[in-house]
Amino acid sequence: MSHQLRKHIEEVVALNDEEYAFVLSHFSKKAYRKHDFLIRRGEPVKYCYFVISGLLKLIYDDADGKQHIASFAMENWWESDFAAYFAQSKAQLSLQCIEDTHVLGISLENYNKLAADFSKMEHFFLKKSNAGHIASQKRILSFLTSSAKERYEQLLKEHPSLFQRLPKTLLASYLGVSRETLSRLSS
Amino acid sequence: MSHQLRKHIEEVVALNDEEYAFVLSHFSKKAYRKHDFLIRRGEPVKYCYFVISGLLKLIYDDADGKQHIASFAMENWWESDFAAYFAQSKAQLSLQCIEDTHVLGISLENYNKLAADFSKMEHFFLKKSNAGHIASQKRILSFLTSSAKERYEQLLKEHPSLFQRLPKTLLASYLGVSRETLSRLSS
DNA sequence: TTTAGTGTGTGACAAACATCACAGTTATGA
DNA sequence: TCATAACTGTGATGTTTGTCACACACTAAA
Repeated sequence: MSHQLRKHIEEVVALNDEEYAFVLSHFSKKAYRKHDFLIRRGEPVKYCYFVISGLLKLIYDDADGKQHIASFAMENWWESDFAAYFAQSKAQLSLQCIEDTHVLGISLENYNKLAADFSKMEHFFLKKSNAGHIASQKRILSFLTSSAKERYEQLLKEHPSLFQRLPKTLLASYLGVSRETLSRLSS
Repeated sequence: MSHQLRKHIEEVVALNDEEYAFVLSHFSKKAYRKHDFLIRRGEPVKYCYFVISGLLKLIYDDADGKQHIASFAMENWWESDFAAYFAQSKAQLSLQCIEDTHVLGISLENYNKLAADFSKMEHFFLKKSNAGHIASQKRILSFLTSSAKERYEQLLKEHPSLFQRLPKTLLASYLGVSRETLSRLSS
């Protein structure tokens, strides 16, 4: 259950029972149902979330009312509207459940405390942040260098499970093409 | 001169003279001329660079021989092929001078040492990494939500200096459109 | 069962963008 | 200074993708 966070952290730094209990005390556990919002555009962003189970979408609603998928978050992913979280400003993005979801949330105050009081965790956060940065750059490169069709095939190859778990509309929105175009790509 | 790094770090954490000298001892100073490569595709990535002066482009060469700009790096920016740097693998990207450039380079070994031995710097690196991650996500959103014209206007608004400093071919490549399309957008 | 909502494929057309070709200009180095 | 390369704009044309429209499941709730 919450072993999961421990296991996840221990991929980077080892923890004993006491240390893990200390870490865990900075998080609060929450459960949400399909369609619930964890973060809503325009509201303050209180938490950064570690996903224990379920599936989330991080979305941006544009001026025309269209919805764009900034990213998905599944088991063992960290997600938030990071810009608003770190700046303690209002959310520009929304975070919503695609499936029933369990998460551990950490407030910015606790994030900063934990990093300051326990250098192993500061180290862990740095590793995670660097990895996230690298993943984002990879996605940017895919927009620069690949056609919609190539991005589709790459996603199919790297995350085939998403194609069963998600409606095509959301995949299209993640890839940056219309639903109709995606449908034509798969044939 | 190398005050610049100190000033840059002190935007996040305060340093005394001794601490700064310690930090600086982990870097090596280098000068490059226009067209020189700091990182070449296929070769190991020894350093992460802090740009003191000049201008760099981080580029990806695709299979068709076309060049795509992953990012630019100007004064006070940190740049590398981070994926290859942290994994100590071969570069997939190249880093090349657009203008004569002075940098401070830090090896991964020194980066890790510095972070481990001096928690102020681990804190600094975490802040920088988070900021970089946020900037990347913003760029991803611009690809998802904006047309070429809108991306062009946004870049013009946020970094007008680049339009004097750079040939349009490179700007087009950064925005993900052809040179010709960019030219037609500006009219 | 009916009804409304959601998800999916496909045709017809329009808009955005890439590509190829060419010309004119400005840098740059021998 | 001259020769060459790099940079920029613009027309003609074709490809890719978006938009609108419609049809047909499939699901969930009354």
